[in-house]
Amino acid sequence: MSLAPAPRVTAASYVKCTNCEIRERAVCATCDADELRQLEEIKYYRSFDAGQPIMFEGDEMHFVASVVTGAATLSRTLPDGRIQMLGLLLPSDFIGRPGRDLVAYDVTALRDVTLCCFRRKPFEAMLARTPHLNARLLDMSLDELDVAREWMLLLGRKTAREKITCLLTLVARRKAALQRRKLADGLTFEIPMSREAMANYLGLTIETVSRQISALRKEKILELQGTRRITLLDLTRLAAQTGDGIDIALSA
Amino acid sequence: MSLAPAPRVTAASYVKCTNCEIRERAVCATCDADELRQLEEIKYYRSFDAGQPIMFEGDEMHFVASVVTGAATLSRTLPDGRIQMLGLLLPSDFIGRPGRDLVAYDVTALRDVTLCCFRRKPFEAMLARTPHLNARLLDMSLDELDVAREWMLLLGRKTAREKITCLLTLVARRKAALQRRKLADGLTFEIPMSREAMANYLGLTIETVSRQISALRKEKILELQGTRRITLLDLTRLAAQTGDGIDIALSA
DNA sequence: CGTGTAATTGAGTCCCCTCAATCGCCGTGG
DNA sequence: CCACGGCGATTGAGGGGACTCAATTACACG
Repeated sequence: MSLAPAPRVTAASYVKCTNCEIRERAVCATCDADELRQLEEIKYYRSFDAGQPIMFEGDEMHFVASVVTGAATLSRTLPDGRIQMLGLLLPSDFIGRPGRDLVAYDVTALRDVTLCCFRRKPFEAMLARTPHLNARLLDMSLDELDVAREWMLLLGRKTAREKITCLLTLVARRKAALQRRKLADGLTFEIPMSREAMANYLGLTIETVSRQISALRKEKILELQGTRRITLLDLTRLAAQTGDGIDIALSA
Repeated sequence: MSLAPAPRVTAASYVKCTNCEIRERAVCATCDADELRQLEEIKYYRSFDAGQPIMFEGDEMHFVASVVTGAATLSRTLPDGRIQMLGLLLPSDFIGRPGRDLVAYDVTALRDVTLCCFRRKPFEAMLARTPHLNARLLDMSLDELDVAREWMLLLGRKTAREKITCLLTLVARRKAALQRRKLADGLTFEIPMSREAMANYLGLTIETVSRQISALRKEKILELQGTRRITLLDLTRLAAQTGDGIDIALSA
């Protein structure tokens, strides 16, 4: 005898803002009850399967959105096919730019993803008359700017080894933060992206990513279970190779 | 008989906001008369000679500022000395992040520069009660974010040749925009930075920058007068090598 | 259990970096 | 006036790290 499958939230099912799991951190975080009511009127949910495109560069932008669950990527492609990932969009992150008609980057579902979409024009109108929303969006944008600049340093000046170890410590830190526990040896986690996505994120090729990971394994710094599941065996030696200085890499 | 030297605006001399040359584009662009009056009360001017540091990463941030004249750079340095430039700050650009106590990046005067500084705490207070200021800062931040992401693509995926030609077309475009004329062959301009600064901006070494410029000269794509002054002889062939597709490189 | 996609591994090449010497431009002082 | 020194830029030689191309291998999924 088996239990009935847990009900799954789909694109159709509607969640009240007050019950929303990203309520605390999304663009609506500082909105009051009345402002939430206004948002309720212009919002709708959409889901995308892993790997599916969400927006293409150059498309008309009909909505802006918050990521509710899952993960998406921001990227740009050169005419000859080279791809650079420009951002990783996780729950509570904001997609789209108010005041702009065309989409500036490709947005792709990295895993199954659910978006809380706001029709763009009404959202812009509300933004113009709602300081709370404006202030929150400013704060989020400045955070994104810091993240982008951090990544510029990595892309411009770090070696393949440094890039990989940076990414791994980043994911490990996020995992630890999510579980509210300290970063410690023996940490195991699932990497939320394929080797190709890692390569596009780090400005490397798939082969180089793979070789670096194999090398780290031979050096007993990490272990693989399958292809996505990673156990970090020696966090200290890992952090020592990020190029940032070990103290910085382990904190923050 | 010689003319008297033109009076030079120094750090001490005070300019009223209504007469300010960056009035139209700076953070104060959308402020009304009363708001300008409030800004007047918390602002002061500072000047820095070319090459001088303005802020160091980790310093306490006592003021935020707008660049009035000249140019500055935003950069970060790794423990072993590698430098990556993260932004170019030109007149009307904003420096500093409201709501943060510590400076996140090194800021350095690229040329002689004059800043319009606002004491941070009063500025933050004003930001909190002034939607105009908030909206303007949001818009500027989103622009910066786009610039940063464009640069991520360059740093992560472009070759040395592509990087150099991108920078040259960028400077040429800005020069043309400033002079309100179209981008055309025979364009001559002064590069606003040393080879070292170019290298740090592009994620290359000085030697590679120099070699690429020499190669472009041998290919009759450009000419040098001295070391800073450049004449672009064949804009089409230059733009063809940016990796962006020639149409994009020549427009925008 | 088979099949297709993702990941790994190998061989070879090339682009950019490193190290080092030289050049050119200026301001200074003899 | 020119020699000198300092700094930025150029050029050269050589090496290495990441890429390309290609062949397996491992894994996920039906």
